[in-house]
Amino acid sequence: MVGRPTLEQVAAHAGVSRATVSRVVNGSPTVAEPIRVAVQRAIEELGYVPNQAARSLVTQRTDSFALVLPEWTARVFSDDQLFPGIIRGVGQEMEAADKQLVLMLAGSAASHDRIERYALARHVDGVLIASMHGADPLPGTLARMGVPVVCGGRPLGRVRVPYVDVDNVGGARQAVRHLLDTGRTRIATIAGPQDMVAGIDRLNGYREELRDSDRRSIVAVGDFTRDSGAVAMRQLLQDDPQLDAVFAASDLMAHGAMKVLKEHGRHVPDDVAVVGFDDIDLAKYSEPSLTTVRQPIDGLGREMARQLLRLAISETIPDSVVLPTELVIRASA
Amino acid sequence: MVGRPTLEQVAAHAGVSRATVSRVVNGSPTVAEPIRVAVQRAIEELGYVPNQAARSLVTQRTDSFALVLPEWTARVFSDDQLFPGIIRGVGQEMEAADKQLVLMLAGSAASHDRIERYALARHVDGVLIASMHGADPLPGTLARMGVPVVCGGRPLGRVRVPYVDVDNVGGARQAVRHLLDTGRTRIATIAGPQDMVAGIDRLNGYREELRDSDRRSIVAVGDFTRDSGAVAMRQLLQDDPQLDAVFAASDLMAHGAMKVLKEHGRHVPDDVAVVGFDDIDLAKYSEPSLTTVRQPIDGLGREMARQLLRLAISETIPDSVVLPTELVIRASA
DNA sequence: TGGATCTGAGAGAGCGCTCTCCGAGAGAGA
DNA sequence: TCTCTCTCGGAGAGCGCTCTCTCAGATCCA
Repeated sequence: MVGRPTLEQVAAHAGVSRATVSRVVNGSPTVAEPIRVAVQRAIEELGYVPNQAARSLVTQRTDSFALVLPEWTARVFSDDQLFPGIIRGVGQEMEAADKQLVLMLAGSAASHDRIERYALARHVDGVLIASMHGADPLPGTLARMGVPVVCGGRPLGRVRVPYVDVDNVGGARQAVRHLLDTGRTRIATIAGPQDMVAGIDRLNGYREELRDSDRRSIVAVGDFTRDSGAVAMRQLLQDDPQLDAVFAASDLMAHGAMKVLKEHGRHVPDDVAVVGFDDIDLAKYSEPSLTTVRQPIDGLGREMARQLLRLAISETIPDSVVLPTELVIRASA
Repeated sequence: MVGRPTLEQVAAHAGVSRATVSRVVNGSPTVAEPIRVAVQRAIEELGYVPNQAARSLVTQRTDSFALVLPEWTARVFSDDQLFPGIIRGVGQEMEAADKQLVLMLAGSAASHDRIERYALARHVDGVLIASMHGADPLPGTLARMGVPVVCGGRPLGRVRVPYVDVDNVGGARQAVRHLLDTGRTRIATIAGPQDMVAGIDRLNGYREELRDSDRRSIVAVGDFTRDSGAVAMRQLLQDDPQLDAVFAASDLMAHGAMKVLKEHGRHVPDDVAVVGFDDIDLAKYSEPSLTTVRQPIDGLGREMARQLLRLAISETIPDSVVLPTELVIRASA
């Protein structure tokens, strides 16, 4: 269809002025009932839908928000359900507020620039940035240009951008504490990538809890993927064949680790206890089922969206919101 | 920042007219080099970014496309990697074409209407619809209104909307053929939901191949999830305790089924061979590793995007594109 | 009954951009 | 030197909408 009807045409059809149609469309209360009905009918008959571009040109709003996922190679599309969970949480909240969600995948080199231009072109009313690597300059840049920004995961570096995060340190401490409480003495960890805050904080939690009880830390670093968990586990077994527990910073790494432990003839949990982090579906289905730290991943997305929506209407929001994590005890530890 | 610079201001700053700045921004060749450079500098100095709303108001294009995922409860956010794969494929292609991807989650009741309005408001230049349930009216409606639409997965019903799909029938036939070739005689299937084309076609493939070799079909229906696979497997064991092979229409269902088989003391593959469909990461990591039908899920997304981009510039595209599937033989069959 | 008050609809000015003319000036041919 | 063509920048008209003004007519009180 070429000629979609305009306000003008609806007005002509209903025998009123453009302004009146606009009032009806935007639900202004100062329109007399009979006229409102007539306009409504004209809109229906012509199948009129307001042109968003024209509208946002004058209102300076677009009613849509971007969600930036700055990596997509390693994690976004593995089966750890992290990003899908965030997308779902954000999506729910946006839908409830009748806003649109624009997903932006920042994988390639040029994409930072692309995203910046996109936001500055007033394509969206605000930006959510999830799970950054290192001290990403993007949130700071956007915030400085006056674009409402909320981060998922505490941003590294000294940018002051509001963020929502889960309690990674606390979750890791709970996991290690559980291992200590159940009599484990040589507790290793498979840490996440050390350029991501989730990786850093979970390792910190592990270290803090061990230090508090005077144990030695045994560390290998992975990148949250199953394969990296397997590699790290092999290394740990070499470093300390006597280890009797492993805290993995992701369920996927725990899964990879358990496979390696099995290959090396170690029984889980009798010989080696394993605790993961995330509580993805797989945790229930792995053999043995996985004790893990549950993080409210949908909740993270929802909270990010809620904060951003408030920020976009110039409300004051807290610098940070930290959501609690919870240890789920199953068979592996 | 409140006052973002406009074309007008850049023009004033560079000492030229609005039209000239517009020419430079849009790369028109009829601008003399020195003027181009001067304008470029002014743009840089002022940090000018063209306002998208104003631009699309006149060009009638937005350079963004919507990807509609019409379900999000069961599949979108389980760990079957299907939707992430599509998102990634579409995203890559869109990024290469310098277009934006708008993700729309159609879960709630009102969302069909919302999506329709969104597309008709010319918010996007075209719409991709992935994995519909039943005979969804959405693609037909949009297409009728002149919105370029491409479906992922053959649409049910008699709408004539171009689509891209994988060869579900062929894949299922390959799987069953492999089971027959390896001497299995009582081959059951755990079918997918029968209101989705992937569920229907995979069951059809199974039936066709069995019929061609005069075997009886043994069917239970799941919904592609792990839990439903487990339930279906229990039912199949009750229906026919002698079965020696199972073709599951998704890897997740195969995973659930294998767990149940183990619980019932059946060894995979010695007692019962299992073949899945999808080839998700988990297939390599399950115990035993899963023989499955690989579908080019990224390729599906990419192809959908490619077709839509062509359609949006009024090129003629084929009614359908079907991508090949391939049997990957591992330990479970 | 006259004027003050209120209600509700129309007129019109943009929002920031693109794009079609148009015309000024330069270069070229006679 | 004069005109004809050609190049390149400017003027200006919208794109479809919102929103402030403004004013006509209804309502009300003295």
